[in-house]
Amino acid sequence: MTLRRTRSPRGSGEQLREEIVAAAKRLMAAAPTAESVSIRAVADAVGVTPPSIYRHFEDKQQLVTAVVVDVFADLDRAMVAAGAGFDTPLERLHAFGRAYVRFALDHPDHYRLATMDACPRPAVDDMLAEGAWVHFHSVVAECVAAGLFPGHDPLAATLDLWAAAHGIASLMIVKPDLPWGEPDEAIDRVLVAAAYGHTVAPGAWPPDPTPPDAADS
Amino acid sequence: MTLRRTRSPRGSGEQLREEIVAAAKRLMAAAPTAESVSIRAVADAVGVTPPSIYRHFEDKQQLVTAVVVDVFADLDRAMVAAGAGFDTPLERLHAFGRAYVRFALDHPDHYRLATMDACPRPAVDDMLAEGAWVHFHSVVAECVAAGLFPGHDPLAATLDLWAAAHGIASLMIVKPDLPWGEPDEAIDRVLVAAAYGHTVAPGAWPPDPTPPDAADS
DNA sequence: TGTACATCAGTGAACGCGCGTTCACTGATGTAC
DNA sequence: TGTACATCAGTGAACGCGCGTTCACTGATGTAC
Repeated sequence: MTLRRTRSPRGSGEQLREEIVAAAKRLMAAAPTAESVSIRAVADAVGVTPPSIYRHFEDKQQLVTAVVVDVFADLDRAMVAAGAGFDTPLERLHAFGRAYVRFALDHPDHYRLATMDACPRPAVDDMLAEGAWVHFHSVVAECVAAGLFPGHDPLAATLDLWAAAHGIASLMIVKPDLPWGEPDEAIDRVLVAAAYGHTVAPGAWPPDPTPPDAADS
Repeated sequence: MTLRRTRSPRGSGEQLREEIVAAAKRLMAAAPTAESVSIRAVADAVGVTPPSIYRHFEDKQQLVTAVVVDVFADLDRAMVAAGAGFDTPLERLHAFGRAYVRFALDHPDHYRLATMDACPRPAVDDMLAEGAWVHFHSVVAECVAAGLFPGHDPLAATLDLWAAAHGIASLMIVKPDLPWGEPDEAIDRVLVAAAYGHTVAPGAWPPDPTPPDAADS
């Protein structure tokens, strides 16, 4: 496996950088943790010696961050592709949600890296400017604009629905032996419940169990 | 800090075991990962040399597992305490959910260890027999029995609602810089939406956007 | 009550390992003249 | 067209470190006689 690659010509240092990120991403798809993928292993997979990595990344953290950015881009592509062709915002929202969880289950170690590991991560501001967040937020905003989630703020609703998708995705990854039954059914139950749960205004449910005229103070 | 403890008398080897678990738990409350807490650090915190740990635990995994079991017991105690005094199952469910997320936010590293780390974990069967799961499941079952979640299976609904609580808890821990606003409000929004979302039978929502008499096949 | 002894909780020193990172270097590549 | 040279992508060897774990041991404790 220690194939020596041919040296890049003068201007094209960027090429090795991309190969390094790709190799790291590949290795992290089969690793329990970002930490457990070593610089040496990445170098070996690319066919290069460890110090070469440092020509392209200041340290290991930067490499990991580059991989995380790449993973979020994959996730965004999967979501956008799944949402294409649906006419109503609610259908697109569900398609996004399913694609999100599906991506997580199909690439559990990438998903874990990007959303669960205590690892170097892109800044939140960068994240909020990323495709995945932007697309998810805008479809939720469409639902709000269409009057589907009365009384809800688009930003807050986006966080809520993301939390629901993340909850089912991460729990299924971390505890795969729980009695999930058919995964797609469990996913749909959670996503539909989260969306339907937003069709009632915050605070309007549950009804106060104490009837107003039964005040005993 | 390397205080030497006095040696335990003959029969009481168990005492050191408990001290080791307590020290490991304490150290892991301030560590990004179970891995990052070393046997040496635990031994030092207890005031003992590293090999002593191996008299009580076969290896590091067993020690970590013991800590996780302890953390789940803490979580259960917090939930049960929060649920006491509420009369209706729905109120108890909400109290449990809030206590669950509160515990996670109050002890983020313990919560991460128990539910997010790729670390040695108690078997699922043990988990399903644990207090936290049993209590959560039984209050959901009460809600189902009371007709609050029509068409829902108690086991499936428990998983769904757990996923919702886990989603908001873990996302707030991992991405604390997101625009959460008031944490308690975000928590309540997600938990209420998840519960309200279960007041509709699975499959009954959203209504089919194609009217039944418009079939064009 | 006094002594010899078995027990076993805890020690001290070391093992082999893989890690991230640094450093001075090499040698193919492209350019200047 | 030919040669000298600067550039810089990638190398080879080593650094210091902290880790989990093992091993033969020590010496206080409790018991048997």
